Amino acid sequence: MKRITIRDVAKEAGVSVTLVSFVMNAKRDSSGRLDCPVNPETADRVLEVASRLGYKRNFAAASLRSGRSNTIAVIPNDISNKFFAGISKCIEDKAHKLGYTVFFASSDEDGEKLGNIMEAVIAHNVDGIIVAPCTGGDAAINKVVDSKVPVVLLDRDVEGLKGVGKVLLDDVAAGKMATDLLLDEGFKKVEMISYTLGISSLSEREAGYRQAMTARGLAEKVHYTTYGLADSDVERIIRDAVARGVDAIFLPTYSLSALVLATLKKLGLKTPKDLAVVGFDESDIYSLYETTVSHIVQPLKELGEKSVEVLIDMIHGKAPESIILTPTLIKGGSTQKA
Amino acid sequence: MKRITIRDVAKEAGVSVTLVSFVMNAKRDSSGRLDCPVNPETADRVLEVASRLGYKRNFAAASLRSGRSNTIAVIPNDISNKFFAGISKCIEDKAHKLGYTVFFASSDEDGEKLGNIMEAVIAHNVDGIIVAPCTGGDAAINKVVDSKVPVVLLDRDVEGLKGVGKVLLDDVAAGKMATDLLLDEGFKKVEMISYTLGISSLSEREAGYRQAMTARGLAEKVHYTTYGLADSDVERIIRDAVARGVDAIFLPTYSLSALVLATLKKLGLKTPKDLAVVGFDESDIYSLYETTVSHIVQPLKELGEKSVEVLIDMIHGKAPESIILTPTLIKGGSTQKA
DNA sequence: TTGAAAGCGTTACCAG
DNA sequence: CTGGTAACGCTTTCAA
Repeated sequence: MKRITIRDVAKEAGVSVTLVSFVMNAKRDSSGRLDCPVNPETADRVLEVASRLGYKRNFAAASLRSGRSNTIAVIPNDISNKFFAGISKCIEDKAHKLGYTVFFASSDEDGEKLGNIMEAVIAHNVDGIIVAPCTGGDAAINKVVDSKVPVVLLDRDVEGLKGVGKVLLDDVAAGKMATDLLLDEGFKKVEMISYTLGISSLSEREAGYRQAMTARGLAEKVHYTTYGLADSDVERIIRDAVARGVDAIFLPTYSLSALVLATLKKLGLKTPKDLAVVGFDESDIYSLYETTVSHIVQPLKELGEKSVEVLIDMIHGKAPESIILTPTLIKGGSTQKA
Repeated sequence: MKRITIRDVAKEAGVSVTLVSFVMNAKRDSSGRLDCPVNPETADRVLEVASRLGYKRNFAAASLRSGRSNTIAVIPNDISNKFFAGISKCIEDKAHKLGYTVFFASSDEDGEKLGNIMEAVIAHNVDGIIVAPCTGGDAAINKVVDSKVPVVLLDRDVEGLKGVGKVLLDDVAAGKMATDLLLDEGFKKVEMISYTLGISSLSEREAGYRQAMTARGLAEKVHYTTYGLADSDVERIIRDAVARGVDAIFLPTYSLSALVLATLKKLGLKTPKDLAVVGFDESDIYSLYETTVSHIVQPLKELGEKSVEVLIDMIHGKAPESIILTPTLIKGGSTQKA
């Protein structure tokens, strides 16, 4: 069961390997014609022989020779994360449509691991990388950018990084939107819980919250907890907040939202009566919770597709683009003033 | 910024390319010694030069020459699916630990697309494939198996497929467990909703349900709906079931569980009072729903890790193994008889 | 429109 | 232990 090579096809079709290579790489133009400097009849014969013999291109060989691979790498922090799971699919679909294969690998919010992965994917000759940066990963990203491999930052920005594409959410607007919803409903003591992760998306959502509060002359208060260790912190924060008569709380990530809802339930507290809540990202829990929960939705499909578009444009030599997309607010019962 | 090759390293270190290749491929044994037929001092020098020059192996070249790629492909139906998102991470971690890179691509429950993806990953010289088969994908899988690429079936079995590894859940036990819980609690009219997907996991969960029912001489009833179009069906089914005095219902997938819980909420029905429920897979919603929800949990970590182990053993020439893992039952309020 | 031939960077083989 | 050299299968000049 030897593998069929371009040479086998050439021999069988009675043409040179060059011709076969041309034909196999030719894209069909709009009229369905093969667009390559080959006699159409010859081309048809080659195509027929190739499919009869079951020829499959060997990407390793093509990649070695051409330096390209038609493969892009996507490096989220955590594939199992809800936001990235959704976006990955959009990225994959779009990339396939454009003739690219996608590689996934997660950094687990670990800068060093991100570095290793970056090296690995570059060794695999990927044509470009879509990455959600994590704290401590700047050096790794810089190295890649320096080595001229196109990079698109997704979801999280890195200050002062030149030459990279960016596809981000307008996180300040998201924070403002969420906070304004609460304030418009008449809640006054609005606080926020965030992670100490040091990533742009979180700090900008916080900035949005602060802007909205100060715009109405209200006092801001943000609680911080550590990613992965938030459980006990959050319970303490919620207890304390309710005791201090806090009206409402804004959660800038899905995991915090889920955690807070669970904590409220555990403590026997009701939203919005005891504490109004605005959550982040989409999830079944927002519609299934006792009262439905207001939340900010990111345009996953656009985020995914745009990041692929920007990256592939860069691969084709275009200048890196920066795209900021707008979030949507879904109103639920958790912000309804009695 | 030319790329450093093995040849550059060889020249700089004053040795042959062969030596460099040996050193770069040598694994460190337990005592940290490089295990290869090279003088340790020479090896150290090569290592030093390689890192000083910033040498990175070119995988395309290695793969072309050796036929191996140290890469495996994972093909779930849907990366964004909760079950697979979780399992993907485990697979990735384990594979990395064993020195393999992982490729993801989803089949979207579409046999034809599965075929295309299979071809694509094979063209990329992957050493093996972990796949969750979907209806209509048997032909594609068979072709791969015939071409001697190791394949492990994950989560779903395909009857009569020889020469593949398998890592599955004991789905019959899962169905039985769920049903027995309901019956033990005293529910009698227990029904089930399933998809018309024709995949083994669902039909076995159904078999488990039927066995548990017949074992106690009770009448079985299974409703079917179509994947992706279940919303209206489910509402009708639930309305009808409650009208007929059905006690309890078993949902064999997460998506059905979420849908039924949403429907109950929408119809103003309470679990377990109006209808007891056992769901499937893990999710925040089970703990956040008004009453917590009983559900079957799959051992994600083991499923992921075992599938990698079995696959890599096959890559190393071992015979395909079949592993069946046992689910766990988490009891919640949704099955508590008043 | 066609073909010959030169590599891409590695690993495998064989000889010393 | 070490080194030369031939592939691997493809793309890409360049020339016909």
